[in-house]
Amino acid sequence: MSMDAVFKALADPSRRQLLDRLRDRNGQTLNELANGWDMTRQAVTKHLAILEAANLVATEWRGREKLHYLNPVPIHDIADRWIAQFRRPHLDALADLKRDLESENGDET
Amino acid sequence: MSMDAVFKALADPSRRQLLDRLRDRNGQTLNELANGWDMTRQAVTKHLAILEAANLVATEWRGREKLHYLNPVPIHDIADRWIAQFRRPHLDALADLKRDLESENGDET
DNA sequence: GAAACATGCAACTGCATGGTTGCATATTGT
DNA sequence: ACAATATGCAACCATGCAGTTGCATGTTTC
Repeated sequence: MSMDAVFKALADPSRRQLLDRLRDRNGQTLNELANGWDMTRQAVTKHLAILEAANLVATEWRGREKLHYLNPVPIHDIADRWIAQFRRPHLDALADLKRDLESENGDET
Repeated sequence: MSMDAVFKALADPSRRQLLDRLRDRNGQTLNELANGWDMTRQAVTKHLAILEAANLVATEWRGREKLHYLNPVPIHDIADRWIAQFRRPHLDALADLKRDLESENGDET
């Protein structure tokens, strides 16, 4: 499961907003999700396809309607595998290194 | 501080790898960071500029060398403010809704 | 069966962006 | 002072991608 696809999918604000909408109410149809935008239904379809390819959204057909469900797993995967790594180098480290540099340079030149 | 800039910055695999390198060893120069790629130094400069604009990297000049420091704060911001929201609709919710649908449709059509 | 409804598919457009090349600038070292 | 080193800046190119328009397909309803 490509983590790159998830990052790229999350890079677009419209797509993040789509996920927000699904978080508010899960299982919405295309038409429901396409309402209240300044973009066409087809554009929303494309965004949803990208979210689906990234496994962030699952779909289910009910008759002629396509229902969309939020899948938070990839987001948690990112949080767990990727973000956790950046917890190690503590904020202090940045301050420390900057302080080291300043004393190395000498402020009073 | 635009969260969109952070998402967009993280969307590129090269930039994520740059952050990884800085996580391994903080305070590297441009030349150090530009080594071992199949892209030019100038390309790396551009990536670093984007990371810096997103506040993911802080820079410090030491003479003619530019040192780069990882700033994990925006990543934690994303984790805290954005990802936490997607913890509410539990994984069960997806399964539940799918089950509801199936019983609604009737499997035997 | 025909009209209305929900969605899909394909071609095209414009703009953002990743990457390159070439040259300029500033700092270090001899 | 001069050569080498480290980086910046600008122009340019190619590709990706968000968005549109137009039409096709499948499903419900009367």
